[in-house]
Amino acid sequence: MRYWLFKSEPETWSWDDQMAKGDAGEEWNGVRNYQARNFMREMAVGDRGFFYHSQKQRAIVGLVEVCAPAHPDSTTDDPRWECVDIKALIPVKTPVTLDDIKADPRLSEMVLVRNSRLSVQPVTDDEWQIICAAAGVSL
DNA sequence: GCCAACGTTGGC
DNA sequence: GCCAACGTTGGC
Repeated sequence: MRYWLFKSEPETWSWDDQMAKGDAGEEWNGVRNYQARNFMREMAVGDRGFFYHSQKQRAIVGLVEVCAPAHPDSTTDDPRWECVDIKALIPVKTPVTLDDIKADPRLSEMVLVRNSRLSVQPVTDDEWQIICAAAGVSL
């Protein structure tokens, strides 16, 4: 199983919105970036990810699971853009903020730190474990 | 609200 | 195929 991070502006699509969708999940649509799309193509059903709120909050707030593999993005007719579906698993006990992540030298190589603009990104096994511990969650 | 970083577009 | 111009994202 691989791990990922999904970034969203809560004003547009928040963790609460995601949880309201339940097990049905929802398309992670609207991505118009080749790198991010390519990562989604690599995803498999059952892969897990962090749900990150950008902008004001800047924190990981929940855990999600990929529930459908990459398919055409329903919000565009442009065949270049694909997306996966994800569903909320559990909220974190303690949000892990960008400041927290930057303060931990073990997380200094995270894409979130290195390339803050990439909205879908891979997370290593080690990074996953460290952040889950900090967030007070385990699966 | 500003601006740095980055990606995309289009003229040459 | 290069690169200047432009648009967008997201941290600060």
